[in-house]
Amino acid sequence: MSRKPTITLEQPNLKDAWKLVREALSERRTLLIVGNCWVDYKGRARSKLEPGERIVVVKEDGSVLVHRPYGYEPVNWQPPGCLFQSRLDGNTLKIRAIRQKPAESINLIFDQVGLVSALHLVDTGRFSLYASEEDMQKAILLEPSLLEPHFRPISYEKKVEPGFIDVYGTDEKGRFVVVEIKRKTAGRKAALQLAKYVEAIRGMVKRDVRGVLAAPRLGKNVQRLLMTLGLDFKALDPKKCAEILTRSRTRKLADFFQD
Amino acid sequence: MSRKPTITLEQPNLKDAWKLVREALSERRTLLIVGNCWVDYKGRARSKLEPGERIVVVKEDGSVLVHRPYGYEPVNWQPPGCLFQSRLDGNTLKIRAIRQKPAESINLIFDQVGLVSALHLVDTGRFSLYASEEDMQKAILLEPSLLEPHFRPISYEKKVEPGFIDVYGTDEKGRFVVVEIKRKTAGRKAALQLAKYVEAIRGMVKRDVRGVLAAPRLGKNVQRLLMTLGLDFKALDPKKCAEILTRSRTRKLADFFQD
DNA sequence: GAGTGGATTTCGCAT
DNA sequence: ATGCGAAGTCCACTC
Repeated sequence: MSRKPTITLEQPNLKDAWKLVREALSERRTLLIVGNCWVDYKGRARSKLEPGERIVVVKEDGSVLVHRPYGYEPVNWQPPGCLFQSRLDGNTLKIRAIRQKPAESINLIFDQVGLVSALHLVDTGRFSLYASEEDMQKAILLEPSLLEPHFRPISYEKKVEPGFIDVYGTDEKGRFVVVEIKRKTAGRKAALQLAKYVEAIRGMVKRDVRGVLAAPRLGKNVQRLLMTLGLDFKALDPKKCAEILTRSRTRKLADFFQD
Repeated sequence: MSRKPTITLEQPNLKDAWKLVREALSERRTLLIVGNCWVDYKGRARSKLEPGERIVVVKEDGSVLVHRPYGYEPVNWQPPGCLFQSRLDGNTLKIRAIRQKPAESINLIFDQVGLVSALHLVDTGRFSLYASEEDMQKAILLEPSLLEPHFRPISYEKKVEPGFIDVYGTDEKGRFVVVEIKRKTAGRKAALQLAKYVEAIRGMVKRDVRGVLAAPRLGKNVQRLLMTLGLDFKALDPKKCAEILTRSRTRKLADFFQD
């Protein structure tokens, strides 16, 4: 499945488990351990986890996760960049993960290991989260007051000279409004782009035309640029947009069973 | 290791993997899958994860974690309480986890499984996090200004009639100060306790005596009670206390290698 | 490097 | 049930 083969031991004795753990840690492999363990943490706070069967993951980047059989969150953990120690101590296998900045450490002590696996995972796949510009666009179309009171959408993805206008509509005074949406921080580029669209529309209509940059936030100098260009800014929460989409969607469970 | 035996398959074909997955899901076992997969998420937001080798954990409580070989956080997940579907679809194994409130779903699609394990973990061990009252006490002793400017500790765990005073000292005007610490929300009980200590000290000294309740926050009616009793409240951040302890501790790496 | 704000935040406590 | 604040939050981005 990978270049380096996966090595898995089922119900190993502690010594064999330790050998594999040690090897995996030194080779920076991803390590999967299922077993009975207890955990102490000292650092910003302190915690103590009494014995029980858990899943422990040590990743190649030096992060650690200790998962109980329930709950979304790890009960104990360590972020990437840890240093590791492992040793056999009497009838226990001890693993220590040390973080330096802030100074923190967790101690894992196993007295039984049900499964240990040293992996070498190849994962270059891209992850993309769509909060997204498209979703934000839909949200505004569904709920125009998101942008401003009495805003009325006329069209979206409207083609003009320099490209496509995200959302196009009118405001409470009947002026045309050109909306440029950014799902993250809006930079100078977005402001200048918007200015072009506004100019393009102004060349086509006689009514007043406003430009609104809708984004979660602005880069620091963008505020001033907007004022210079005579454009408005509307803070748009991607989370709120997503909520509106979710709410607006038909909520039947059946829908989730389609592709 | 547990009542129900662990079943583990290494490099299974998809059909065998699917059988085990299906059985584990129906029996509410904890499921561990390592394999090449891609993931789609739709709900409050949407995300797409392109193919790669990951670790997937499905817990007994219906939570799901998808972990890449790096990073502390799961790349995709689902909180407890999900409903599951699994099926073989051509040359892929599909698992769908559905959350109802908010309506969200993630689709996992495997085309290769390197390891699948159906576990039954027994974990009743208690977890305790010490932010703690003791740590907060130490923090105040190390950094008295935490409580208020010019506060000077005289003693701690001072024995008086009704019990032990957490911290005892003087304020900027030379008045005695009785400090009661709570690591969580301080309730009426804490306020009344503090009042008793203050009364006890007042019976012993001629100087003015103040009482300060130090806690992260107050229960709603406690504020008024404090005013009635003539006591002060000091909002104390457990996190800040922990930081002070961490900072004050000798920071040498070697320290972590002792027990 | 420190500080600030967001998150598919999750979680817990209070109303 | 709903809403508000904390978290060993983590993480990304700004200053």
